[in-house]
Amino acid sequence: MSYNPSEIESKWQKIWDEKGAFEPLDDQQLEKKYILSMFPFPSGRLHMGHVRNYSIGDAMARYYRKQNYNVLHPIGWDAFGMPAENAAIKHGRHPKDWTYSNIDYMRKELNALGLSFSKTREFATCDELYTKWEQSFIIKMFESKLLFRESTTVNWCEDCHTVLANEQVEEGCCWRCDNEVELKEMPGYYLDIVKYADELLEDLKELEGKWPTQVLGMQSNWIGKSQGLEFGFKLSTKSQEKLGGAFKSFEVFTTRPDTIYGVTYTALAPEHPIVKALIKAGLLADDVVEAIANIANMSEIERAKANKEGYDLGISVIHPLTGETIPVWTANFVLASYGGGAVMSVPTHDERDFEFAKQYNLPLKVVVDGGEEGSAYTGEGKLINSELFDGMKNVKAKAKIITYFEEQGLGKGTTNFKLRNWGISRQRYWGAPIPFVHCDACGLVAEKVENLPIALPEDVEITGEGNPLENHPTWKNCACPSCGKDAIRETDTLDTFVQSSWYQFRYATHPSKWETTGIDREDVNYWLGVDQYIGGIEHAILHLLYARFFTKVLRDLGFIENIKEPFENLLTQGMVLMDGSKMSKSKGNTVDPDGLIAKYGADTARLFTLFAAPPQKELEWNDSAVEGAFRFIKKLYDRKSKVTLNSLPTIEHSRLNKEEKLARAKVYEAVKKSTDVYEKTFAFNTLIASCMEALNALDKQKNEQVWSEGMYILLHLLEPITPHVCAELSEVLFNSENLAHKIKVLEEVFVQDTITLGVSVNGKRRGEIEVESGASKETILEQARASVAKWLENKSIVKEIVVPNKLVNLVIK
RNA sequence: GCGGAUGUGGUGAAAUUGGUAUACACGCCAGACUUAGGAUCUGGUGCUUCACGGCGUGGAGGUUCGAGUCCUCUCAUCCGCACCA
Repeated sequence: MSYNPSEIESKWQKIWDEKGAFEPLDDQQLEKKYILSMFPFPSGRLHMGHVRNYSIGDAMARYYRKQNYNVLHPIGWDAFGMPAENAAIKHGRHPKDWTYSNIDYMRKELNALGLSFSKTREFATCDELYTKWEQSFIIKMFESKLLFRESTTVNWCEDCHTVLANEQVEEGCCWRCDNEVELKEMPGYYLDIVKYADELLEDLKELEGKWPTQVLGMQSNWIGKSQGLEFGFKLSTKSQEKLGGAFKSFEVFTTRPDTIYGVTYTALAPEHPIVKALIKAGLLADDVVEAIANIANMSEIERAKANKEGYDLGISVIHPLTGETIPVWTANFVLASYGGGAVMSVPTHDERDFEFAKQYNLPLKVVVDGGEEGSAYTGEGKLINSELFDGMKNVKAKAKIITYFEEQGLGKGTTNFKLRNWGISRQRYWGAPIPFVHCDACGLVAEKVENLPIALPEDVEITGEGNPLENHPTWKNCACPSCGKDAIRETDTLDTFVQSSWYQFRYATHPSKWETTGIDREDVNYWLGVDQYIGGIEHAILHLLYARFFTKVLRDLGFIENIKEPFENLLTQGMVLMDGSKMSKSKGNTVDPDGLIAKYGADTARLFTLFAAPPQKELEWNDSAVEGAFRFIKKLYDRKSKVTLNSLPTIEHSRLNKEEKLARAKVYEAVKKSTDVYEKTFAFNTLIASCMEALNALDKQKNEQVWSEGMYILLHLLEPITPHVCAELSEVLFNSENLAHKIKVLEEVFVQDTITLGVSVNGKRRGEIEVESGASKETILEQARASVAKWLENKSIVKEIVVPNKLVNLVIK
């Protein structure tokens, strides 16, 4: 009978379903593995990226299950988010209905791929039960002051009609819709991730060698720790008077305290309170006010692209060490949100300051030897024009000057981070409501835990205009949890990245406890950390940073213990490409997994994805290579006729002929390779190649024992990759016995009677010899010399090198 | 500018970690079986040369008996961040 994937695959999927074959066991004494692929957004259909992600994870899960590990391999749905609302706007479908029906469809698709997920632990993040516990964490964070509400300048996407976190802005545009982000002042909720910046940075060290260096680098870059000096510039008496006594000084931050004597001006961000005060008091010329307003209205990219621009504010400060009077400017390149929104400017030793100073003819003063007035010298050197620090190496002077400022009470050494607090408010409907209430009498009040979940109202109109929760006629009216008077419910919902920040703990919590607890400490202690996490590089910062942060917060709040990092090992899989570019609907270069499975079956889809490239690399789609994968499975299936023994035979290796020995060697090479691949390199492509070689070698001999052994082992090795066909053949041929235990490597099969050695002369390959496996060095050399006699004529041999089992190299002169 | 990678046949990619470069697969060529094949099987396939040979892992050096692998410099491509003081 010829290979019929659809029949075999549906048969086994049904068997696995009925047996609950992939449920983790409750016995926490067992050795465990937690294999996790990033959960999908239920967009409606799987794409090839999912197929790749889940094929990798599934191979690992199946591998460890076969090694008798207790394996947790769950799946769920990252189910809140904009697309559900967009579908509502476009097609008039309710987001909830749209989401859950997509989940139903995609669940079937996952099943058709034969993925070995636990079914009892599946959930969607929009399940009210999930929202309930998430809201309880949020309230706890509020009580612990890790969550707060404030009004500040935020990234606003007009298209999505919502605020975005810094991590969600890519080159000034919205990560989801690519619309240019505007800056806008508005209130919102924030998580104090900056408080954890140092720990998030520090713990990256523990992930070295376990996470891709690229991801570690990106995270550490994003956190952006820098150390320096923070100090105040006192405003001149005249300037203080000008400002009506409202300001005495302003703080600046510098990483170059060594250049402190080179300060010739200072610059404030256009949003700085002093600038605002000057404008309010009418102390700036109309055209300057207008220009400042223009800058403030610019988006991030516009500002980044714009030329340097600034205005003298007509006020001055006193240099803390020299007592000199220094002008204060406002400049478009000073960021409001970093280092207090003010800088000291040393044009001779900072590129930006130099450019600006040149443009506006501001004074220059060289303070590091090696510098000159014609450019900004940022290299090392001895300090000059720096009073008591003259002659000191600038690198050393940094610390000295900080100490001096501290002694004099002028300033202090500080650490600054690029990382900003995580804005978690979204002005949208399809998300978890933020469980707070605004009360005229009590202010901002957290909802009572017993009232959770605060669920979304179902009767909403989703038009794309405004916030549907705010527009809902009654939902936001409620009683204040504190005083009982009429109050208003918060209408912002949580960023969906909040849901994906703790799902790894939810899966680990036994489903029987889901009603009564959000995260079970004991279960989490057993299952976490995730032994292998697999997902796309696009989450290098976003999700992976948030989830790391959440883990630390949940630990500090006592929800989990002993866990520093959620994801022990991380594999970031490459994109699936077609004709060199990312598959996308708009380009029309997609491959539909359903169609692929219908044509070739899930096993071929899985085999191809793992064979075409190592998982970390991009995968270029190739239809005829898919055919090749299909051919291999057909061939494997066809060779079942060669198997005559239904268990692993004991073979007397020495009695075999050359081809038979070679076939066995290839088979056991694949066994060796398999451990390496599954546990270390994940280079499934090489394991599959090794299995192909083994099958090719088996084909070159006729020994029934060797065939039976070979198939027994190959089916075992390939089961995690092509589970259906392997399960089928294993059942028919070996009563599935070959899938039930680990295969031992028989070293004896690698011992050969004769060995082929390459012969090189001066490192160039000139010949080849075949010697008895136990041949002496002399014998080998004798043969080697004879084999390349031609090259040795009229030459003398200077050195002879014999590398056992590899080659001979003769060095001649 | 900063950070991280990657450069090997026509293509996707291997190389036991310093030891016979191009395994495995796709494609291509030839042949077999066929009424036919876009099915299947067999063989061939780095470049160059009539040949002996020569040349070959982005490029240039170096270490070594021996380098895709180690070192120095350099070029190209890709990704992330980017006026963070």
